[in-house]
This record gives sequence, C-alpha cells and structure tokens, in this order.
Amino acid sequence: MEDVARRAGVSRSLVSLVMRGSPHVSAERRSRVLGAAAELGYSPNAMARGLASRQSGVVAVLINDLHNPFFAEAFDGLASEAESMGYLLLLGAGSNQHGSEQVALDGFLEYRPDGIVLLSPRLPSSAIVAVGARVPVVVVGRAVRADGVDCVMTDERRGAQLAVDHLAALGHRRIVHIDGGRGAGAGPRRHGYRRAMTRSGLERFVEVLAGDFTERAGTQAVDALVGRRAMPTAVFAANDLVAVGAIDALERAGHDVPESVSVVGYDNTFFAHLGHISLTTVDQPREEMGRKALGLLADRIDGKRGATELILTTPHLIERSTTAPPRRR
Amino acid sequence: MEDVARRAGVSRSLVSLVMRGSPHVSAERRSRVLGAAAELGYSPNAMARGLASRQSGVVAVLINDLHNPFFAEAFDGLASEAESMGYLLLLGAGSNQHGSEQVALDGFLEYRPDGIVLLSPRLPSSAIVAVGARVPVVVVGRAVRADGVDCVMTDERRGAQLAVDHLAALGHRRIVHIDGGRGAGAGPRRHGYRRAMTRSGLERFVEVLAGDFTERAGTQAVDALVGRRAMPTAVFAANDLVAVGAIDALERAGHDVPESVSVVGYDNTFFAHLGHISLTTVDQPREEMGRKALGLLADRIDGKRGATELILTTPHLIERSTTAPPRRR
DNA sequence: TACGAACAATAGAGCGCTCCAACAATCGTG
DNA sequence: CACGATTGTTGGAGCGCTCTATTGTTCGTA
Repeated sequence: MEDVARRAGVSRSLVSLVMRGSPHVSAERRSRVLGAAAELGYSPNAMARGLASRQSGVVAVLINDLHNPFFAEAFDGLASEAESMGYLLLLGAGSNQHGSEQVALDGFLEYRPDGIVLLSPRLPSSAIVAVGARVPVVVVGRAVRADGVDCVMTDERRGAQLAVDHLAALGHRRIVHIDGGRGAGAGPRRHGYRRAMTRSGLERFVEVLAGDFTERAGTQAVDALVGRRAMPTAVFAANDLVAVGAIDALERAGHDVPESVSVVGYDNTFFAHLGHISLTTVDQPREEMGRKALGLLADRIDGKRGATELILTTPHLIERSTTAPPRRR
Repeated sequence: MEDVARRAGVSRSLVSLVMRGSPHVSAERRSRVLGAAAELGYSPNAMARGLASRQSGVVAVLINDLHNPFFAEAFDGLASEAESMGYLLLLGAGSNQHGSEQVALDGFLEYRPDGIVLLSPRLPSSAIVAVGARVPVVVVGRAVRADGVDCVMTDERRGAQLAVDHLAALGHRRIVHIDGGRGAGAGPRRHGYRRAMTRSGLERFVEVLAGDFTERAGTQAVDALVGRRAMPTAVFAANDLVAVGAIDALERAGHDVPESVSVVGYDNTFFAHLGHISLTTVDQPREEMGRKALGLLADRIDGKRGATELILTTPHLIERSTTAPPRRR
C-alpha cells in the first residue's frame, strides 16, 4: 500500500480510501491510485483490513452433511445473496463424528466472522446460545430461542401433515414414519406425523421407526420392517435420502413401489424428480431459505434489528409416482 | 491476550507461546495461562495471528458446481485431510455465471490463503498460472502445467476407453458421446472416446453431441437425437448427471434403457447406485483425490517439494443395469 | 567450583491496514 | 469580503498478534 501511495504520489490514507471505494476522492487521484495499484499488482490484504476495521466481511457457514443435496441447494441461496452483499463465505462441513461440529465452530470463531449461518446443526442448543452471544447467528432448519439468534425454517408440522393427509386421502391407514433421529427438524416432523395421524383418526396405526437423515437409515429401517405379518402400506420418510434408501430396500424385498407400498419423501431435492425415481415428496424452498437466512444475518450485522426473528416458510406437497392407493386385499 | 497475561502473571509473549502449543513452556505456567484464558473466555484472533505470522492457516477451495455430488465427495476427502493437518477450508462456489469464478478467486486471494485448491475449474489456464505464481495451487480434474501448480486427476482417456470397450464388447457399434463442453476433463474424455472408438474399428460411428456437465444437457442432447432414422444403440455420457438426464429423455421418447439404448455415465456419484437408477458408470476415487490434493498442497506449502507433480488416479468401470447387448434387428 | 549448553521467559519491533483528528483548499452566504 | 461549512487529503496511533534477539536460570560436565 505504501508502494502504491508513493507511485501515485499520494498518502497511504488516500490509497486506503480508494480501495474501499470512498466517494470523497477526486476522480483524478482515484484513477492515478488505481493505475499504480494495477501496475504493481497490488491486492489488498483482507486480514490486515479485518484487524484494523474490526470486521472481516466473512460469513461462516457450517454445513452438517455435504452429501445431502438439500444443503447444496440452500447454499446456493446463501451464496448468491452473499455475493451481492459483498460477503465472503467460509464453509465448514462437520463430518458425522460426534463433536466435530463444535470443533469446526470454534475454529471459525477465531477468524472473527461477522456472522454465522448454521445449516441444520446438531449442536446442543446451549452451544448455539453461547455463540449467539458473541456474534450474530442464523440457524436454518431448526428453532432456537436466544438473543442474537434468528431462525429460518419450514413449517415442519405442516409439511408432515401434507404427507400424511395425502396418503390418508389415497386410502392408506398403516402409515409408518422413518424419522430423522437427532437431526435438525426431525423432531417437529415426527410430531407433525403423530398429530396428523391422530387428526385423521389413525392414531392406533402410529409407528415411528428410528432413523437418521441418510439413505442407509432408510434401508435399515425397511429391512427391519420386512417380513412382518402386517406390512405397512405406506412410508413417510424423514427426507428424500431416507425415502430413496427405503425404496431400494422395499423393492429388494419384493415390495413394489407404489403398487405394494407407497413412499413419501421430504425436501424435494434434485434427484426426487429424476424420471426413474419420481419421488412424491414435500417441497421446502431451499434456495429461498438460504437467501432469507443471509438477509436476516445482514440486517442484524448492520444493527438494523434487535428483536430475534423466526421465518417460517411454507412446504408444498409434490405428487409424483411413488404414491398410489393401497392394494385391495 | 494482554489481559490473559496479566491475570496469569506472565508476559504476552508467553501467552502467545502457550496458545501456539510451544513445547518450551513449563507445565506450571502453561496451566496458569490456560486457566486465565478460560476464565476470561479468551479466543485467539486468527486475523491478527495471520497478519503477524504471514500465514493464515487457510486453504481456499473453489468449487465449480456444488450441485454435482462429485464435488461434495471430493470435498470430503479435502476436509478430512485439512482437519488432521490443522487447516481451515474457505469454500467458494463459482455460480454458473461467466467470470464469477474469477471474481471468487480474486476475493480469496485477499485473504492470503496458504494454498488454493481448484476443483474442476473452468478458468482459463492463464488465470491459473497467474495464481500459481503467487500461492501454491492444486488443480483437481484438469491438467495445468505451470510452476507452483500441481494436479490431481483421473486418467480420463482410460476412463473413456473403459466405457467404450464395455459397450463395444456388448456388441454396440453406434455409440455416441454426449460431452462436457468446456468443463474440466471434458476434453480428455472426448479424446478418449474418439481414440477408443478408432481402436475398436468403430471410427465411422464416432459422433460427439455438444453438452455440459449437467442433467439438462443430457436431456437436450437426447431430445435432439430422438426421431432420427438411425438412433444410436448406446450413449456414453460425460458424467452421471448427463447420463441421468439422457435416460430421462430416452424413456420419455419411448426408448427403454437398456433394452433399446444402453447408457454409461462417469464419476460413480452416489445416486448412480440407487436401485431405481443403477447406472453403469466409470468410477473415479473422489475422496482419495481430495485427500491427495490437500497432501500435495501441504507439501508445497511446507516447501518440501519444488518440482510440480501430476497425480493420475485410475478409473474403474462399474457395471450396473443401464447397459445390455443391443437389440437384435 | 567454574563454564558453556540448553531451557524458560521477556521486551519490543512490526505485520498491512483503518480510523480519527487535523488540516488546506474551495465553496456559498449574508 | 469575512465567515463557517464542505470537500479532499494527510499523518499517526493502534488493531492483536508473532518473531527475533536478549536475558535470566538451571543443568551436566570437566
């Protein structure tokens, strides 16, 4: 910076102003500085800038499981918004190991990001509250009540209800739910399933199979199901990955989908619409959620808002080919 | 840090040594410092550290298309290796817009990462060479010859040959290739296809359809194909997404896969093995590629190696259910 | 007992930038 | 035409840390 200033015949401060795009610089000097910078191949040092200005221009994003396309799609929304707002995204993926999410989070904090987005975290709420006290946080896919923590999530209960109602309307009664275990949003979906079943008068058919947000969990849950005297006629899976795993296991065991068993997923991730899969599923507006998350964060960083906010997006049922009326006995 | 030092009754320098895990600190003082840090809720400031030490501990990763599961899987390898080496990963996803990859790259450079990993970049080689001159770079999925730039890629020609040979052995002759356009690795795959066709004596059947590494490209290419007097009996797609798009379009047009047309993909991404898709494809060791990329980078950062290196991984054919002998006329 | 080696701890300079207060130059206004 | 207001520019302090050189201590060895 010193060199650029000397070459342009101005002070270091003026170069700084130009680099930050200040309007209080004469056109002539601006172009002289820019010229000198280009000639010298100067690129500002973001670390020094961050240190001096006490803000980094970085938003850290913690992704729970990169393999789930849901995150890629939500990230798209984050990225497009971040780009237009001039934030750089620092991404960390917590591997499935226990506690690794916390480690990644602590690492992030050292870089003093201006804000943090947690995508479907499995972190204990206490950890999230603690972070929220230090830096603005937006949680996606899960509700956390704490100062400095905003949330963006789908109305999961409603989503579950859509799935169950659809199946019930087709005539299904034995509808089981393979849940998402301790994953973000799994709880509300489970509750929503229970409530919807009750509302449809199917309380005695309620059955929740322990799962996880992975394909493997879907397979395992179905494997445990197969061979029962009374198979369910429909499965409501915690997400699309689970659904796909479940379908695989069902067909392997000789149960056609949807002729013999109907399956509904959740998320409407990209592979749900592939011709060969054509999964009936509950759509979440993933990109929009990402965009809104960054919007909330930016507002809070700019101090535009004090009260915490919870944005609830609306789920929609996407009917495809994995659901049909139950087979006549 | 000053506060911690005062509280522990030591100098700032000593606190610094403790925070960096130096071995030349007495156990007693170390625990005193650690204790004081914990009481004060002190967390080191990575920006200041980076500024003073002239290294950031950050590796920037530029991903071309987050939607392609290939990248998520390669990123896994990167992340696990980065974690064990103590690097933090800064991730940027170039959206499909032209030039946005360059913008993201320039943004990264301001944070003075210790190294950069480019996953299947579409950047012009000249841009990569320029970056390589400033900071260690590893390119995955594409060969770039330049100082300071190492590469990790699959032997694409061999991969293409595996696909073509498999189809030829089944008896196919009209084998078309939907290519990956200007995407990384698309060129070598295209060449490999041509060469393999020639070697199998199928030179006159060579036909390359312009594509891209997306599902949509596969659909469009097939749509343009359908309705010809002489349909090909097999399609070699540039990657799994293209393959899946192609299959969709084929079935929609009434051509069963594999009975009427065989399809081979490339990458063996997670959805290729899903029961309903069961795509025959060419496997690339994605995680391993990620790990090796970070290994190369770390070696270069540590100055362990001067010469540039190109790691070529070996592709394997995974036979599943989208290929079969051509239908008898 | 004396001496250099190894270790433990410290002071102080400086990393590349932003920010604040201060300043000169130009402007409009009564 | 003198005055404060505005605009453009500058020097210098300081962000929170690391690093080098230096000093004080303890140890093993002759």
